[in-house]
Amino acid sequence: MFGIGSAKRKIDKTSFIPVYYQLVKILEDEIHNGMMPGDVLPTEQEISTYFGISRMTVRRAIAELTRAGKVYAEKGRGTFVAKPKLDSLVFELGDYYKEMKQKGINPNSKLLEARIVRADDKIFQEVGIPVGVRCLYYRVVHMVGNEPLVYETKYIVYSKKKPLLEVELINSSLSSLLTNHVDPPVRSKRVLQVRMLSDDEVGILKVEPNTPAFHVEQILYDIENNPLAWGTSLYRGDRYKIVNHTGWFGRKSPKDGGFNDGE
Amino acid sequence: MFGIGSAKRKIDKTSFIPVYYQLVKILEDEIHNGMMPGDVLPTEQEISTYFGISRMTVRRAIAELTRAGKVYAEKGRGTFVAKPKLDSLVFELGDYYKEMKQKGINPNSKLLEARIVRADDKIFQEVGIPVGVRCLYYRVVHMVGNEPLVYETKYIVYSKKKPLLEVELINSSLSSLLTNHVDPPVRSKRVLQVRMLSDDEVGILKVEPNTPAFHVEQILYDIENNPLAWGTSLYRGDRYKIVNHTGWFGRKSPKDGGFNDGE
DNA sequence: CAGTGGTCTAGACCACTAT
DNA sequence: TAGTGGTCTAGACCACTGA
Repeated sequence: MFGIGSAKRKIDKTSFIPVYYQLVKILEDEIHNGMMPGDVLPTEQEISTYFGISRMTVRRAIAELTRAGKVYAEKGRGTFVAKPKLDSLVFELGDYYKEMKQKGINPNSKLLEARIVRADDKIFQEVGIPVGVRCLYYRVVHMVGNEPLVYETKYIVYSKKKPLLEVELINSSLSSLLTNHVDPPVRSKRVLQVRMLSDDEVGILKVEPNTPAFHVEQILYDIENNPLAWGTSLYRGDRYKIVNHTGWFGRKSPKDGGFNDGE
Repeated sequence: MFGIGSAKRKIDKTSFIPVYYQLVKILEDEIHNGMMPGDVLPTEQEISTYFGISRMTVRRAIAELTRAGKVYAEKGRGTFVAKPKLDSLVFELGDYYKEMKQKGINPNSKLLEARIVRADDKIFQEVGIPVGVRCLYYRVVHMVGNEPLVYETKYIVYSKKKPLLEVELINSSLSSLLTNHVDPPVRSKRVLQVRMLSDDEVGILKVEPNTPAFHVEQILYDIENNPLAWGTSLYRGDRYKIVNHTGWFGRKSPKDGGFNDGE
């Protein structure tokens, strides 16, 4: 029923690996090695009887492949091999600390300033925090060794909860700082832009003048759509790039996306 | 069994809307309106008998919610409401034409140059196309009205297929230009960086000197991992930003990601 | 131990497609 | 009309959790 590599692989029903998952891997192999986009897969009935498993289990395997974008099904016609979607570009970016931990780099961060301020008109215009509301305002710079990489400025709407520790401010994302608030954040808006650094920022990040940077802005909202926090992060443009892989991969599949340092 | 809004909603088995989907919507409502992260859902058995449907159907609904990140299940314990993941940032970016069509903008593009070249040492170093291989080289600028927004430079490994039309070069992504090749692309690598524009680029995009830009590089590979094409796109930094929403949304959920123009 | 989610089965009916 | 995928059922056994 299958092409070249068909006879080799069977399903082991006594294995601790679920049957549907074994089937996913078998079908992936067939797709990547013997088939072309547009080719039709065997019908669910055929696969079911061929491997001696139930049709529902076959459907589960095919559902996984569908979600992964490897195949698509058409009612009344059949299931077909999909073209790899090479134009959809998904850049994934966690918070700074997660990124560094993923790379096994030990970051080294400094709290430059932290104080209570009252929201002014500018903040209201930009974020929607009403004028006069008390906010915790702080600035952090993240370094690897002696090299500053990221500079962050954040506002958190003040609440009477237990005070935040310096170590929390330094190595926690805005949303994790806020999860214990009375009204925790449930929605986040982020904007990625590119811009030139100001003179102050050039000094803090210790870069040449006229260095561009990634500017990531985040606003967190509670369930009532009230803004709870506002942060901006500046990533040195000379040291950061975002890499993304899509498509089919033979044996090993590169991880998707991620914010990678310049090297 | 459910909280506030429980009694109101029943499942209509005669509806043309699948039962599992009706259940997804009911559970979503419960989660968003009456529950908090960490709360436990009724067991699959309870939901199954409560609505008079099979457990497999309940499981399908819960599987959808799990994939959407709204709940998570723990074997032997139960199913719980998840915290919205506010730190995972996914920037989505299609090709230029898709982006424009999504916005209903009629783009207006010019082919600046198109000719056959031979890969030189620099291209080999950067992309891996062997020195001497014949490539189609072309440059395009995309405008809205009279304003240039994107400038693209592309190399496609030459093949004996039917020649590409100018209109194809202008409004097709690299991967769609290549899908009919003998060995179509199955893998794509993209890198997003920020950099300053060169003098040439400043002239082409008609921006002020010292304007930063998004620099997106794409390399397409065939199944044998041979590079098939190489493109770089420059998006004006003063006109582009990438917006991303995550979390829970009450009635209407903003679309994820997207490359939006500066306004 | 009882209760939970995870997997799997062997049917069934349906809407849709192609001939 | 025959064949396809889409949905749904009413069971079953398992591994795991927590009391």
